[in-house]
Amino acid sequence: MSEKAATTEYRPGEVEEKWQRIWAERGTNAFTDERLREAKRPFYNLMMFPYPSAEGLHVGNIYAFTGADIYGRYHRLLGYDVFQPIGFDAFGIHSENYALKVGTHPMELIPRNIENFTRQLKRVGLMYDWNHTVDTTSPEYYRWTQWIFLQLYHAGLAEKREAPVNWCPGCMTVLANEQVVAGECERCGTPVEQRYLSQWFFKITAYAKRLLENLSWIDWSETTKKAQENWIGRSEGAVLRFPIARRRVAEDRHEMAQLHAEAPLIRVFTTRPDTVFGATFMVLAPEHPLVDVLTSPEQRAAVEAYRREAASMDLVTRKIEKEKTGVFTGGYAVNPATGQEIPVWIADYVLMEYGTGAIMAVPGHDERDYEFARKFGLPIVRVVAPSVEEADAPLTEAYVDDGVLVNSGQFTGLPCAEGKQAITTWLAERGMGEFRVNYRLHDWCISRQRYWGPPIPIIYCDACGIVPVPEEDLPVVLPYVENYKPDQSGLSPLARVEEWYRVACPRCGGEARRETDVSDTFLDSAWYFLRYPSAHRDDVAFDRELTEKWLPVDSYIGGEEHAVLHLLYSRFTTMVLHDLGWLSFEEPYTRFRKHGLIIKDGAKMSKSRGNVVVPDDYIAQWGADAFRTYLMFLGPYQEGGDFRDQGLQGPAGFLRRLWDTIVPVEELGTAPADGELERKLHLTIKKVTEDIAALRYNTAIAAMMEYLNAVREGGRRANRAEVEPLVPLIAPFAPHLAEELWARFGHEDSIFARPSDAVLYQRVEGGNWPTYDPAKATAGVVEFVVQVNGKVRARIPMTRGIAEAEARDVALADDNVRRFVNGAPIRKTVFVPDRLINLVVG
RNA sequence: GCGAAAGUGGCGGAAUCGGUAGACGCGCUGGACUUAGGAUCCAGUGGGGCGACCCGUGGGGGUUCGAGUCCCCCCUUUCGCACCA
Repeated sequence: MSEKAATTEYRPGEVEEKWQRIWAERGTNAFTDERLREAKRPFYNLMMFPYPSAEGLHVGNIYAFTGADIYGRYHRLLGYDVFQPIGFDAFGIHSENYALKVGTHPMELIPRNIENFTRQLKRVGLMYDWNHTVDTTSPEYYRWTQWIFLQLYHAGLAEKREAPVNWCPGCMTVLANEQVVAGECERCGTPVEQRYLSQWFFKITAYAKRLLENLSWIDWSETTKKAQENWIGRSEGAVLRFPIARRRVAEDRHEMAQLHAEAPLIRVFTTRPDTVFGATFMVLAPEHPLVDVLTSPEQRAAVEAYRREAASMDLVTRKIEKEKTGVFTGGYAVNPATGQEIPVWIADYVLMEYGTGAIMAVPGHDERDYEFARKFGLPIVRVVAPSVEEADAPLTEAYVDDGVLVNSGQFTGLPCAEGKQAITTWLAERGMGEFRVNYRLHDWCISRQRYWGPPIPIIYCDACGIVPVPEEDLPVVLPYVENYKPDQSGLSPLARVEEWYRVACPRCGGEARRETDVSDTFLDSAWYFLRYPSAHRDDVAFDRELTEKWLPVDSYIGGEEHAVLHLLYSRFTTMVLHDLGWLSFEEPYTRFRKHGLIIKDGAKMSKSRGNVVVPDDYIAQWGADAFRTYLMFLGPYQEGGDFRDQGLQGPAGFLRRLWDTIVPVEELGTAPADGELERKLHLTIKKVTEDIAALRYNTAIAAMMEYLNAVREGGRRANRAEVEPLVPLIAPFAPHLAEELWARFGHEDSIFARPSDAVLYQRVEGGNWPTYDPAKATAGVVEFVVQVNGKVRARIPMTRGIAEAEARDVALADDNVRRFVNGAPIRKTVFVPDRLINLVVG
């Protein structure tokens, strides 16, 4: 392997080029399928696969990948068989819009982008198994994405129904909520409308409870778990029934109940059933199906106008509208607790998609209802007070705090919490309600009226209705369509390709049409980690045996921006596949850690600011090793950091000094490490080991710098035994440099391979990672801090393990200590072994 | 509004079972080597003071022998969710 004459000068570009070539030639990081099957200590190191944009790899991608790569390489050095795949998440509106903008078909654009990404990723020196990549846009992949759709369909978890969407008349497309800014399309500024379209949904809400409960035991970043918890949004309360009133006066309450026995009911969800006595009106979402039943002839025109207005408004603006609006339907309902008739209104602050789409309004104890009641002059009644004595204290705002029930019949005097139980039980006995847990989570709409995605494998037959594409007919190949621009129709561009969508019904052979919507990109990424080990299989989505061996994923690292959608959808998909018998586990990722975000010079990176870091330039100038090490050094990995051009010099200089210290290896001293330096070496190994395991890369690097500074202090020459262990320690960060130094030490194999020859340090079983000796990491002499009344007055070296009495004598012998004690009696001594002694005097 | 996290030198950031605040790096200062160097090497670097020392972790209280760390109140910033009944 000795290339030309070994130079003594560190040239990162040459070293990196050399080792990247060797890794590729030897297949250092790649698995054959056979080796995947035989691996003894499997470790699946996953990172979120990128969307291959035309701009190329962003520094944020590199930051994310490097941090994950270090974790993988570290495990490799510990002797694990580390499977570290990568792929490309290339379907989706993002790609499609860009393709439209530049006028190149995505089927041409995407392969180019992938090629460019691959080149860049290799240049960074990431330890990928290029033998097991996936590309979500290849038919070999999305064939199985469609297969997964069919599994959900057959399980009754995929369903077609109408739902409102944001529609931009300018772009002629459906927009995600995030793409609507202040009621306008973020791209063209056209006011966005609401449309109703028939769409496919996955019933993720059926899994809400499990998705929430499993959060208690999976090992994930706390913030990510919290985000999912909030997103799922569990709330406990009751569903109550309010009968619709007929407009006539009842003789008494019993007759009233009788009268309404068969009348339709308005169901409401509430977390405050204890306040039902204070429900003085009701509000339905404008789209609520009972609005027609309730509306009186006099109010019909106003109601219709309001409903039209609400429908024309986009979904986002409607939700941020602060001023309350609404109209009276003219109809009444009966409060099941008081028996009183209360008016029913419609207002857009009640959302059809949450709860039952209707609420009981308790203006005394809900801020929104209070505001509404004030605006429209509706009655406000107090049913909760700090104490019974304050039952009739006037309300100048909604009283939302806890308290005791007042003006609530037989429940008056009960604390709120007890009132909830008692009132719900009471209403339940009368058939007017029940306890209910409600979730904020909505079903997952997977339909996209666009071109660039996997066609949903469904066929519509006039005779048979909805017919799933038989599995043996997969994939339903996305046809090459010259004009894939969306249009006014609200249909996918595929709906214009008649020769594609006209098919024979698989069931009856009659005329039928394909579903022309494609599926959401999040479906592509909901299962990709299952595909990697089985990437070469064309007969199954994932091989059962390989999946059992390698999954669930041991370590998953990715951005917090996917905390809810991607991570929740992939958990859901895994759970469903588990329930259908395809997988033995129900949670896909054993451990998930989010990484932080990189900013530049204290500000977010953006094209408009012109402060985007183009990684290629930096790598060309400093080398991938220095770039990687700097990225990991500039802040805590899980929090991110501030990229500053000048900062690169620190880690770059460190790597060069490491090289200069070791090369040429023939000139290294042969004395064993000893004394203070040996102690420091063992401490450094300990710290780096612990820090990498906890993703504290910045402090791991600092510890190595500190150690190298100690080795070189005052221009000192190093001994081999002092620096050889540093090579595996730096290897996860600067793998090329480490390989080169390792080779120059005379080792034949890659440093990441199983150990095959001797080293001058103790290492872990099966790998080249050094171990430390706790005994050697401890010094015989420690610097004691001596305080008088809590203030540091001296620092005195003392023998490790020194007893309190002895330490006190040593302390009192110190001039400065004596000066502050000043002959006063010692009232108390605080003694922290091997660290500190505090003399309290006076 | 709700939820989460965080406020430490000129800068990025270390140190939280309460126990030497400012590791490591950038920048800066001085020196060495150099024709030169924004290269490299060595040393120094929180503020104040000649000094012994004093003051310092967003602000104000508190607990303690001792608080960046724990408790209470307030301010600021970032991120996520946002009329969720």
